[in-house]
Amino acid sequence: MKIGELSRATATKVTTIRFYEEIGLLDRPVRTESNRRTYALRDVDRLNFVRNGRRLGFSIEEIRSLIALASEPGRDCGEAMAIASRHLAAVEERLGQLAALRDELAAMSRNCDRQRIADCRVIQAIARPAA
Amino acid sequence: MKIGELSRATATKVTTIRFYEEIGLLDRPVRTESNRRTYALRDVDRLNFVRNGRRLGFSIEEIRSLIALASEPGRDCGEAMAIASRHLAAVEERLGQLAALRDELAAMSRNCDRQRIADCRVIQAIARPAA
DNA sequence: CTACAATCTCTAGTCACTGTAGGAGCAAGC
DNA sequence: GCTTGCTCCTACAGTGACTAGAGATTGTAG
Repeated sequence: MKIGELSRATATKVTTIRFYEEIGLLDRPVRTESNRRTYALRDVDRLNFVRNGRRLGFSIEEIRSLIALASEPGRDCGEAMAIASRHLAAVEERLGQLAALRDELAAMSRNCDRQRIADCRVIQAIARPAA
Repeated sequence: MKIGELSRATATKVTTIRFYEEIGLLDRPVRTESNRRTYALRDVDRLNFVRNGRRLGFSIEEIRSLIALASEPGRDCGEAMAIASRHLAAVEERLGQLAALRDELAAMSRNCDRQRIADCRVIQAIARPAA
């Protein structure tokens, strides 16, 4: 399997695959005589793991840790749970912030029905020292 | 007013102020004989505008546009409204994505009560090809 | 006079990629 | 055999919005 096929199989750009290899998220693959990378099924699995982790918002470092944990099947999974829980808490906090932001932006837009910049509620809302 | 005072007055780090000047969000200030930046009240207002815009999630480029618009009081404020509306839509989309993410993460954590990595629902959920 | 704080410039680092330049390899059609 | 066009290679620069550090100078309090 060449890099282009792996790219299609995992919906991941070729440059991103090379990047993941560079930072050690993917193993360095076997090369052909002409220096092309060749991949096997386990590389597809690994890359899907990485992509899924990223899609779920885990950082590269968190994914690195999760990969290390996943490679020790006998171990207690408390550490994996801890990573997931911390991330969930962060996502929930971000959700709260974003909801507050949305309300503020919505109020700004709602209040503005003026024609001129001088009276524009949007501009005025941003110009206020703090909120 | 020196840069440290402006920093305290707007809760903005000194390095960030210099950065905003560098990219043209703040005017280049008058310098003292010994090359120190000196600021006036209008610089405080401008920086508060920038910080408030950033707090509301507008990009630097959007803030640049809003500043340009704000400087033409006679103009129609439709363009400012358009920037705010687009941003509100983006925030709402992000909110939706983040809520879906939270649900997925919460389900992962909820399902995992196993002891060993080999049975860990969190790891398994990330290892699934797609969601 | 001596510390120490504040300021200056310049450069590099962060995160997770993305894009570009400039070249080499390889299969298919003519 | 030759050309066309695709894939692949390496290496490096760019993104956004800062943040942090080195190393020098200036201002101020005791």
